[in-house]
Amino acid sequence: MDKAKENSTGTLGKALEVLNIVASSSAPLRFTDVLKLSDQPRGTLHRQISNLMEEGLLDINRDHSYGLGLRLLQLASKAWSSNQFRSIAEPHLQKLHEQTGETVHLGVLRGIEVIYLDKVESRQSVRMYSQIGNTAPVYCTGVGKAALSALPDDELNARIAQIAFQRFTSNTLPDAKALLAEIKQIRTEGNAYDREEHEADICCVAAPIHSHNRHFVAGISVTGPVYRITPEILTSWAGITRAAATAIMANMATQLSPRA
Amino acid sequence: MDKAKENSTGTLGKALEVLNIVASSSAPLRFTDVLKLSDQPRGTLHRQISNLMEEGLLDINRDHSYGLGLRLLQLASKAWSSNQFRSIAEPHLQKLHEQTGETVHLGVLRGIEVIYLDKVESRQSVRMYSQIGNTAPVYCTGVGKAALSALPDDELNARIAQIAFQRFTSNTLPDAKALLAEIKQIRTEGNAYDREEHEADICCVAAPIHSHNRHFVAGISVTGPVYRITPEILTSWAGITRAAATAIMANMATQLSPRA
DNA sequence: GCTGTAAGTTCCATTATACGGAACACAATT
DNA sequence: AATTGTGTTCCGTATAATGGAACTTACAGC
Repeated sequence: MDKAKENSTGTLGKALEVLNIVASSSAPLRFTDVLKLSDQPRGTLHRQISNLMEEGLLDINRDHSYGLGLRLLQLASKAWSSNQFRSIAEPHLQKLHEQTGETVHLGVLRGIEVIYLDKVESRQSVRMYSQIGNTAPVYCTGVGKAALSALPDDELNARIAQIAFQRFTSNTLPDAKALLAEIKQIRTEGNAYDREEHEADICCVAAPIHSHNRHFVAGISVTGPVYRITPEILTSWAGITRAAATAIMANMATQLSPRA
Repeated sequence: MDKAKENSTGTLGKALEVLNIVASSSAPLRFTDVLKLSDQPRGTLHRQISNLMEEGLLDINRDHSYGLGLRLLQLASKAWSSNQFRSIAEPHLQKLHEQTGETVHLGVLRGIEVIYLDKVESRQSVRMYSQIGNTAPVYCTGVGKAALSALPDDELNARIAQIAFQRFTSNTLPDAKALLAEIKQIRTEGNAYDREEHEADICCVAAPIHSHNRHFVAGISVTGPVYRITPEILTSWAGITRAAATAIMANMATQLSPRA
């Protein structure tokens, strides 16, 4: 009764399942590889893949391995540029970056993952696609923990129950108990921290953002390398990070509420 | 018999149709707006939208308008970073940028549109998502015309027949005849140009890229403002742009051909 | 070369799934 | 309170997805 939840939205869900299989794999997959990873009969899978290719969501390489299609880029480009929340937050990210000189991230919570929606950094030498659209586990990122802290308790517990904790560094929170304790602290302090919990040498301060009813939760963070950002500096940014988050929420209220 | 082509891949196609409607519209659409734009009954559309939302491909805003979902960013992020062609081309784009000091674009042809896959520019102040994943008409961009020129004649004619020519500037090619004439020239010269045909004050040199069998065609371009790039400078870059394209094709042959 | 095995593709009767009309809620507007 | 417009649910029907099996390639070993 626990794991019987077949969360596939009919045909569409099946199709996305295939996309996910291709997306998740690091090594290129050929037809039979996908077949083994999916639990579908050959004929069925073949048709699904055909459809996905015809729609441009999947591409086939010369070596018969599959890759995600360019149509996704096209759609994502529009998804990003027309995203209301992102455009509201943008100037505040910019300001926060000017105040700190470090990289600023905007991420939203989806399930038990954080999707990075935007990023501002001084030297934009790193490719943006390598960050924007990227996902990271909730429990070991500042943005993730900040977002979690804004959830109502029942939602919070439901989400945490789904997490499979995994150690990335020696500082990674090991289990639900540790995470819950930290959430509690975040709620009283107003800020979340990531102290080398996901990547070594990287730390950040974050603050939660949420909609009226808390169905939508997100977070904003200032990130940098530990050699440059001492714990004191990090905590000194707590206030302005919270302020930025608050400002964003204020703008959301005025710009989204009554009508378009 | 011409327009009777129902190009909807079953259920998936219908779902993407809805996504497209939302993506194409500049103004936010509410349920009824989408209903009017699609030719589906209310109940059906409602279920489709529900499914799309459940899968994270569509989001609903507070004002009941729809927007593309964040799941698309997640998928596109992976599509981009794992794209073989892009990663092969990347160092060559970089080099071409260093040689010219101007913005370098990589775009692939999909149908009668160009999808921009990558971009290198000195000051990356402009947001990358605003370009990467963006689409532009084939007939008024350097990359587009270059890519077209690499197609076999029958394919070329088929594609051109689908184009609805539209004037963006006074230099925009007005019709198929003008386009075909220029394709001919591109084939002999080896380079395509965009001389303020899409946007005023913007010009570029481009060169075609294609796979062995020309099923896959793309283009590379160097772009800049006319006040800085004189026609002489532009033509002086023709050679190195072609060279970059050639180098990319050579790498494709060695890195993609025999096996993974 | 030929044979055998695996990979990839097509076909078609069955059945599950998407369809869509109509009835039902819920706002706003008068 | 009545009315119009907008969004949601239901359920018998018809369509479209299913998946087993047969059919091609491609590629190995002999």
